[in-house]
Amino acid sequence: MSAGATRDAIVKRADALFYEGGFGATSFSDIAGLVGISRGNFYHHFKTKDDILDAVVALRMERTRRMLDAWEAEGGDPRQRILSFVHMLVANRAQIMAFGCPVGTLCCELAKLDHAAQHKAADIFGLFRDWLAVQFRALGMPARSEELALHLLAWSQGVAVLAAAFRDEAFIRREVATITAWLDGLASNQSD
Amino acid sequence: MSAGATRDAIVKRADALFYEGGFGATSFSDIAGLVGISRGNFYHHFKTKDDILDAVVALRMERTRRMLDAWEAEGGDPRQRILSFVHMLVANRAQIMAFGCPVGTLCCELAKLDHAAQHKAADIFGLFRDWLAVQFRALGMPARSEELALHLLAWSQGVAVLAAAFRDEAFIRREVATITAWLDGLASNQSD
DNA sequence: ACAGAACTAGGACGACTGTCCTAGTTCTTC
DNA sequence: GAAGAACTAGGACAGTCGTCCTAGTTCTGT
Repeated sequence: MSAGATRDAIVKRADALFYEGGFGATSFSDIAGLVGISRGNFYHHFKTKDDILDAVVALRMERTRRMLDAWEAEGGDPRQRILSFVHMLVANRAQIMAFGCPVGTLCCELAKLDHAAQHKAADIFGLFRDWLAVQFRALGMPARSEELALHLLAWSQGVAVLAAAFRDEAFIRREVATITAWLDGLASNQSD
Repeated sequence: MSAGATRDAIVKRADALFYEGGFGATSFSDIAGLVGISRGNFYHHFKTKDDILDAVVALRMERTRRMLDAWEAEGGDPRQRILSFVHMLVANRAQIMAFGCPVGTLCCELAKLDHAAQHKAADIFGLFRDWLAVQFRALGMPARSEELALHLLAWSQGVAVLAAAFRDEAFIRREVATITAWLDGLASNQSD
């Protein structure tokens, strides 16, 4: 029954704690307390704290992949799919205002720690970038699809950072509206 | 002679370490080693680690203020002043790709730590926002000046996050060019 | 020259960290 | 039901953390 159940619980709780408190500030005790297991029990499932981080990054990677697949399967047009991505800012606004973007803040923390997992964390961004590039290509702009994808990714990251700094929900909604307008103006006016 | 010289050295080194390694990951020993003083000596200058953080934030605030004043004193037009702000991304590209934006990453870390100094750190963003708003007003768009200021601030933050995640210098330069074009299109076409 | 403030070095302190060990329990498989 | 794997609790471990104390040095003003 417990085929990795405890392990999954550890990763799940660690995922939340790494997001809400940061990787460095989260201790084994914190995770153990939340999961409800002994602290010394970790070693059977993960040899080091970095192994937990790897598992958390893999979990987020997988979750992201499933989310993108779901958006793809919903069967709207590319514009609608891109808006699904942008709408994350509104849907997760409470968490974003409290803790920032899970991917962006983890990447920045790992960059400062010069941590080996930083590249894997950035790969989650890569997943979004590639998926967005596909959508832009489907929108009829193959030449600049990757640039546009990175641009939109950066835009949403900036919104997340400032939303966290100022705890400003109205700002999020305003920027999402601006992004939507920018997107609609893209097809007709390809100067921006 | 030493009228706060040691204290200033502590703050100066702590500022760099907080930026390059993060607040939580920087210890008294790290700072002491860099300054070249005894670890126990801190208590005479700062009662707690949070006091050092306060001093660092105050230092960054003051440094930002001086920078904005200098841009103001250079005597260009508002467009030129805004470009001075944007050009920071290029001028500091090496550090940004390695550690992100000093203000953005600190705000995000303090948000996760639920730290009392988070508001003070966000005030540095406030300084940029208000200064940028003044420039946009001088550009002839008083109604949306604050929104435009926040928008540009978020834009540059997004560039910093993704530049750090992907270590992509070309991306920085490309986005800076896009921002410049956006800025030049603002006065004539006020739809964006 | 001298009193008092300012400053410093070194280390003690309790708490907590990540890691690892050991002994015991539960489960799976035959 | 027995053998072996999978799992768990509890604590030992060396190290580091932020904080704080004490004793000694250096500086300042008179």
